[in-house]
Amino acid sequence: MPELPEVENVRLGLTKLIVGKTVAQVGTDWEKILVGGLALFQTALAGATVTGIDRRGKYLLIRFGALTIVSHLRMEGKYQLAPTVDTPKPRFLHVWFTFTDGSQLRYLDMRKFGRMQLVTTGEETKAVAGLAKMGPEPTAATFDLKAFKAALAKRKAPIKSVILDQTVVAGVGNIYADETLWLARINPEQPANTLSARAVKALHDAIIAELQKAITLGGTSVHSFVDADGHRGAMQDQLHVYDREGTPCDRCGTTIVKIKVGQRGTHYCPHCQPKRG
DNA sequence: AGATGCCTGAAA
DNA sequence: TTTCAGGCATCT
Repeated sequence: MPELPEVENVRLGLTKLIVGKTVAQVGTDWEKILVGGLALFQTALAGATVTGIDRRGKYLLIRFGALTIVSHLRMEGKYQLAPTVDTPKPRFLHVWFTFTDGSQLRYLDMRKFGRMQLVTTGEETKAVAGLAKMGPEPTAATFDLKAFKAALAKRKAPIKSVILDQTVVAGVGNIYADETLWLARINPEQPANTLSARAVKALHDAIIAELQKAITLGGTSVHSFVDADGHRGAMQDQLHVYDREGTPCDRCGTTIVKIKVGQRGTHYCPHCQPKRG
């Protein structure tokens, strides 16, 4: 699914498209996506107006005043706005919000992994465990180097697995994990608690810079990601290792290899990212 | 800490 | 036919 930069671009698109619209009807053909069931959403949201869209980590927070939909796209979730309810239905359409102006917000999800949970605004962390435990946003203002260093010191798991842990830092997924480790010249299998202070700082700085760059470029579209406006990102042209096994490293020419780390496909340069004692 | 389930489609 | 896929919750 989308990682933080992609979710942020979805947020920006949705903000332009649906803020100010009022819900008339909610529908679904796969009720499991709506935590608590369709009736809850229908009852609570009929007549509610979208007041804004926020984001925390990879979660979207769709605001309806005192109510919020906490939406996670997981691997394949997408939003799009149809001008009318009669606009031809796309494949994988599973949830729809019809607005009083006749337009319709549609949620598509090929794998049906995504979830939406209705919560009282301000009580998101009480209701959603993933939000309660969420680590800092990866910005210079919020992602503290000392705290990151302390978190890594406690973990002997491979560094890649640790930066994928959303309680350590919010928003890093498989693509940006591989990319930031390449940028910081760290082997993905190196135990987190064995990184030098210099390596931790390089990784910290790379996470901040890379996610910001990806947001600016509209995100990465390697599988099917498009934002709520249907736009692809441009970040996929800036990737150095992800999905590039068998091609030469941009820094040294060594062939990029792909391995498994913590059950996830992992790409790195054996020369630039050697295992260190 | 590490594996498994959730789902479906594309590619090997 | 099997494997793999941008993620997370929920088990061992």
